Amino acid sequence: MTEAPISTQDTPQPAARRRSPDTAERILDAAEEYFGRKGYAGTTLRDVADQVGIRIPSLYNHFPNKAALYSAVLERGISPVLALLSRSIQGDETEPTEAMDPKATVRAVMQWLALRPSLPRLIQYELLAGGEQLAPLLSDWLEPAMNQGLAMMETTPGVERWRSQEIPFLVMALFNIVIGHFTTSALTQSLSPTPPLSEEGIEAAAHLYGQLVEALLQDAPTSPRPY
Amino acid sequence: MTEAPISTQDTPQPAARRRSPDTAERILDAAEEYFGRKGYAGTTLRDVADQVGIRIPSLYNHFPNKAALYSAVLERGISPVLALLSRSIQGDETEPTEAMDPKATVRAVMQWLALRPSLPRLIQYELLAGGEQLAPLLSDWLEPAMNQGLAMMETTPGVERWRSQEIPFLVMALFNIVIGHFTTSALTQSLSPTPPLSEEGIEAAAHLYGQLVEALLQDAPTSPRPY
Amino acid sequence: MTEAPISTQDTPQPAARRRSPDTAERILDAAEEYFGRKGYAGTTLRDVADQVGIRIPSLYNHFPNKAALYSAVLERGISPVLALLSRSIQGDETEPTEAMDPKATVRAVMQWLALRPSLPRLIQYELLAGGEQLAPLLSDWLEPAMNQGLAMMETTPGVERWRSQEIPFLVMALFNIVIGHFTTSALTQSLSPTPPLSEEGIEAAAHLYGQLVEALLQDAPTSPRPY
Amino acid sequence: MTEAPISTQDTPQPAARRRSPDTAERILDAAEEYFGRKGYAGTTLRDVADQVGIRIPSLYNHFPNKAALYSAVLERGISPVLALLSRSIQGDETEPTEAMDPKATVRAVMQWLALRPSLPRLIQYELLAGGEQLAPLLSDWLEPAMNQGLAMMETTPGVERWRSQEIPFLVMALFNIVIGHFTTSALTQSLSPTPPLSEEGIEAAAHLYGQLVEALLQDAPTSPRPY
DNA sequence: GATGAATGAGGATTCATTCAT
DNA sequence: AATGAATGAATCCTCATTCAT
Repeated sequence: MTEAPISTQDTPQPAARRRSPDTAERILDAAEEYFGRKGYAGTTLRDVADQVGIRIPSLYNHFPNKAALYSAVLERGISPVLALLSRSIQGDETEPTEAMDPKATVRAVMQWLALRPSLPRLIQYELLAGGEQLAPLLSDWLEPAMNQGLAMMETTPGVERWRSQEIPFLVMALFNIVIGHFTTSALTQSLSPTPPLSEEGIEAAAHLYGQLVEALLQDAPTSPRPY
Repeated sequence: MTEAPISTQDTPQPAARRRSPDTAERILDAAEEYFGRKGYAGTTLRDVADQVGIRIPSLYNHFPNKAALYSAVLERGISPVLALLSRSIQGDETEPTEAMDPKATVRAVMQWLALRPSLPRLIQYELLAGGEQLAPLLSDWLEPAMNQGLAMMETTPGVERWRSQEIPFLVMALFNIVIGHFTTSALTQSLSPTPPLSEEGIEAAAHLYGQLVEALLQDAPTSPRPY
Repeated sequence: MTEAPISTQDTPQPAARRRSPDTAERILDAAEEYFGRKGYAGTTLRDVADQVGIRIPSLYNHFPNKAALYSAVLERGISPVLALLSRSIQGDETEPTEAMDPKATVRAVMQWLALRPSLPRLIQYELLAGGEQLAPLLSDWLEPAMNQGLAMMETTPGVERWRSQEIPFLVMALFNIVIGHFTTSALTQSLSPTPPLSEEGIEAAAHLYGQLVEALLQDAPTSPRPY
Repeated sequence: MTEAPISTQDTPQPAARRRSPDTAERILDAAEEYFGRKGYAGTTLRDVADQVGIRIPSLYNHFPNKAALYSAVLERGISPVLALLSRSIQGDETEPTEAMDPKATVRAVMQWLALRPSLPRLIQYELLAGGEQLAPLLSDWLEPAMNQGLAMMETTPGVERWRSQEIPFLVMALFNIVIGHFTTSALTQSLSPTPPLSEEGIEAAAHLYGQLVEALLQDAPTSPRPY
């Protein structure tokens, strides 16, 4: 694209010459990295502007303020994951009735998150901050997913293993395992021979967590319920 | 102050100040709450001082600076958990050879964390920040624990289920489940009929996570390893 | 319109832009309102541009900078009043020797100002700022007016009432009464049963201030001059 | 303490040693000058801090923000004038029934304002800004004053000269004359041989405006009322 | 031990202005 | 003529820290 020195190139090619192919997008990239790395309070607009290579006031040509930039980052980051989850759970349009495969979902999500390592951290920070920005984004998905999960579990042999009240905790546990795999990588680093964020580490973890989910859906253990 | 050793102290005697049995401790309490709620960058010394009911400069009579206060909070908060874990894993001094009961450990830790809800959040924030303050505290414990866990697993029927490289991931998964139970409570709140931080919620979750651990230590599933 | 008599003009023809018969004029209108309402420092180019419905840089197509815009507003606003005053004082060209009628002048000015309520405020702001922009505009008029006024007074029965040094103060007092009627309307509002800016209020005030001028030109009071 | 070994000087005299006799007061002085000279929007905290000789953040040790500083300036500046007016109108406690002397009041107010030339400008700016800060301060005084003025006028020979609805306009006219004397001094400067803010100018103006008030209270002119 | 006051450094945001399109 | 984007300079304000009392 950028080459082809032969053609006389009379087209003005204004797009290619633009100082910034898309400044707003580059700002979002930089902000995602910083918000994910340092959190909202720990990120300064100077950090972001420097990373983009522009001056601070220029940020305001694209986002009205820091909070709006943060929201935009959150939304842009989370939407694809939710879409991924929705697809995994509800099945593709082509074969919508196909039962979802939890292991495949876990693997898909982890592989996606591995490509955007700031994202799990962003989510974790957001949850620590109260998750008020997250809730509206998730509400569109989480509740239906939860219901669908519940429905599915009720038609599965292992269903009698868990009480329905336990399902939310199970879902959140899985959520925490996956998100936590990325956010605690600093710690895992020193424990695991396999780097947790390496391709191999992701692969191994995805397999492991998948097995874990599978195990959870199997027959109940013998221990009685004390409560 | 330091002088006048003769007089029997007829000076008014700082009555107003005596209200605080230990100002440093109250500062730590306030700081733990704020650091846990807002993170290091999101917490101001004004927040802490206001919470304690003193002026900001007074903080410097007890801690040299914000970073040191943070470290102190972290240490004070984490030490008991580590002690708890050590005890659970290595057994009590009274009966040190007793094999550890993972379910009991999970329950004990969760019950302890439930009493100090800022703590899991503090840990999560710290991990997101890189965990550099946490590493030295954990290194004293995590590695031995890991080794002991490894040793234990090797003598357990379910051991052949996991590869030794997977153990760190499993340990971290459990860690994330437990910590995450508290840090994602905002989200769980809207999903679970049982409030996750209520006594009942803690109890149910502890039971659930214990079962989960138990399941992990049982016979392997049939799925082959793809890698 | 004046161009392209040949082609039938299928090009979109800047319809959207034609809405403004004279953008510069609309800018002046908006700026007069804002400068009068908030003063020079309190008015931003964004205020003006928003009011006009254009973007800020477009302002620079019509005025070189904020200061020039302000000067233009001031000049455009004040010129008619000066013309009005000139006419009132020097008499119309048709009957130039006719003696001026102070009451009529006051009334005329007030009625004119009532139509442009930003103007008195603009003048007041400008005076507070030092009046440096105002001075050159007024110098063409004020001094001759003052002289003419002086001359007139000397041929008037009440003249011996005031010393010539007092005349400037008297003139300024009248000026302040008239301008102040508009700038203090916020305050008068709560005192007067008649809204000061209503047609009725203007009428009543003009009458009142006219009487006042008349009274000033009548026989002197008996009180001696102490200085 | 460590010094002055001779004098008995048992009072610790800490006040005299303070770096600043009263920083808050000096800030108010500087702010009054600047707010009066440039208005609220035109005054920067740097202006004020520089004038005081401190750094900007130090301002915040005494006033929570710019708006509060402004309010404090306004209140401190206006209170004495109101007190002065109250005393003039209601009479001294020693002889409260004594009828007020408008000329004396005008003179007293003008002499007071001459000592604080920022004050009339401050008031004028505030009125232009809407007078929202002024209203509560004046409401305690203006209305009773107005009523008292009304009452007084009704017992005065000249009363039949003005309608009661005209009184507010008359009061405001007098107000504008006095305030305007100071705020339009820039303009008067070039007209009057006597500098309007000089002691002589104040004296002359006070006399003049007093006479004016007196004239207003005398017999009506012959001109009929047209409305 | 406690605090009022002061401050360097910085943080988000605004503003007037410029320039390429 | 209009404007999106960029920016130097400033503005208000906060923060952690110091110091004299």
